This record gives sequence, structure tokens and C-alpha cells, in this order.
Amino acid sequence: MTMGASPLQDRIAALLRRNQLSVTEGRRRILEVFIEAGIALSHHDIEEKTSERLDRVTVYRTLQTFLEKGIMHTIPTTDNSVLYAMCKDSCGEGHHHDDHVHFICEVCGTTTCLDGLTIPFISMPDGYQVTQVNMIVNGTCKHCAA
Amino acid sequence: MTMGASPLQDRIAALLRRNQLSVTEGRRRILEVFIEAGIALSHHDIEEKTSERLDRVTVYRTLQTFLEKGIMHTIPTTDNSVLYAMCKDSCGEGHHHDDHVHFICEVCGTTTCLDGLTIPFISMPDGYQVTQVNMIVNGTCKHCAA
DNA sequence: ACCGATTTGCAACAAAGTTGCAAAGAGTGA
DNA sequence: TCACTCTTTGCAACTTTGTTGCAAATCGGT
Repeated sequence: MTMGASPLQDRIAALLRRNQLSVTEGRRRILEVFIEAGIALSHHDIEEKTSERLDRVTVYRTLQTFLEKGIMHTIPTTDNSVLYAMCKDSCGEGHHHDDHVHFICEVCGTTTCLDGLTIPFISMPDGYQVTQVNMIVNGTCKHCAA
Repeated sequence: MTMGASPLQDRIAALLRRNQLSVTEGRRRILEVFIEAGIALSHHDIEEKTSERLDRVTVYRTLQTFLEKGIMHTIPTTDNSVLYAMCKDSCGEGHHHDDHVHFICEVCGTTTCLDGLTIPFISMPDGYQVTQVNMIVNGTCKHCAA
């Protein structure tokens, strides 16, 4: 029985189906958490925000699936926590538009995708072939700046 | 008794003393491994290359010390392994010249500091303050390129 | 409502990282 | 060179993080 529960739930269900994934409780919860948060989250964050509902293993497996489908991407961080963030809708299976800058605020600790900022082109030394470039900026975000 | 054992050992001892660190077996071994390797290493790499000699805990604590002293820096990676690399001699305590690009070869798996390549300046949106910028390039290095 | 395929939770495990403490080692100064 | 002090190391025990196999629950289609 498919009753349009809410615009958010509809959007989540559509996203999953578009990626040939069945719409399950766990996947819905995790996507909800990401959309509500609007920032990049660590595995630990997700476990906290979904605890009493989802098993640790399920979270691991679901995130793995989302990465493979291109629904999410990971963000490298200096302090070595794995962060996940939702890709824009334009990111399909395989094809990523992961060319934006990531910003990590050292005050509030949040990591955001600066979708407006494209990573500048750099020319590599002879013989190097580039497949992906990541750019991570650390500092103070606009909300935390005094 | 200070007898110049070898140029490498002298260099290592000098580096440690310059940073107010006593010259111990463990610290010497770890610096040796880094200098010999010439590439960035994970904690696991170091454990392997010094096993039978150093305790896991010692490796952790030593690397931590080197980070604090500015002898080494960490490199964020897409696959979320923590990598350590030696700073150039010009990096002092606190002051880092960490403005170079890091290259991760997807074929041989090695990570190198491209000291010649400076990270291009990017202008951030209003209100953002930048303290550090990291740039990680994935691809094929010149040794692995067919 | 039923059925096959997928997904979940559990348990057990492996790997990575941390903490406290006693023994060993480094660097003084005599 | 020895003795003394402070630092560093190794051990043991533990927490956290991530993985694997398998049976029960759930999903999507009919």
C-alpha cells in the first residue's frame, strides 16, 4: 500500500527505487537522518541518531550500498574520521560530480559540501594520470565566525 | 659517547634533538623507516617494518609525539586510512608548510608528497575563515603509468 | 495472502586505538 | 664512570571500529 506519507518520505522512496534498491525501514531512516542533518556524518553519528532502531552492522552495510550506488560519497578528513555525505541528484551510478570543495569547521565540528565551489584545475607533473581530486578546507564556518 | 655512526643516524639524532626529544631506539627506528621508504606510511606499515622491535603502543605514542612536534603530518585519504609523512626540515614546531599536493597512486598504492606542487588559492564564500587546505589527487603515478 | 529474493539482527570475531602502571633507558651532573 | 631523575617503553587489559556467517524477518511482485 503506497500512500504518500510525506513529501520527504516520497522523495526518499523515489531515490531508492531510482537506484534499484528496495525501500526498507533502515534505508529510509538513514536517508532521513542525512537529509535532516544537511551536513556530512560519520558512521558514529548515524549510529547515535538511529540507535534503538538499527543494528551497527546494518548501518555499515547500508552505507556501503549507498556508496556503490552513488547515492553518497565519502569525505577524507585530517583527523581520520570517515565522513559520508549525500551526493546531489545529478550523481548517477558510477558517474560522480564529486568536484566540489569540502569544508570542515574547527569550532562546531561540522563538515559541509560547498557545492558552489569547484575544485580548481591543477596541472600534474609529466607521467601522472588523474582520476579524482579532493580538496578539504579547514577553518571556521560562517555560523561560528565571531 | 657520541660517535657518528652513519650520516643517516646523525641526521636522525640531530632532528630529534632539535625538537627537544631524547634519542631512543624506537624513535630512531621509526624515522629510519620513513626516510628509507620515502613515501607516506600507515600505522600498519610502520608496525610491519619494525615488528619484533617495537610495541604497537610505542608506535602510536611516537607518531603522536612526532605530529605534535611538527616532525610529521597526516594525510587524509579517500579510503580512510591514516597516513603519516615526514615534514620538510623547514617545518618547525607549530609552523607547517603543509601546502603541497598529495598524490595517491591507485595502482601501486603509494602516497607521495608532491612538494613541487603548491595548492592553488581558492576564494571562500563570505564569512568563512581558512586555516588549512588539503588537496589529495588520486590516479596513476609516473612509475605505474603504462 | 503467498512466495522467492533481499535485507536485517545476532553472535562471534578481527583489527585498530587507548589507558595505567611497573620496568628499562636516556640524559643530566658529580 | 656512577648515581640519580625524568622520560620512554612494554605489557596487560580494555574500548572502539569494522567484518563475516547464518537464521529470522521484511520487501516486492503476483
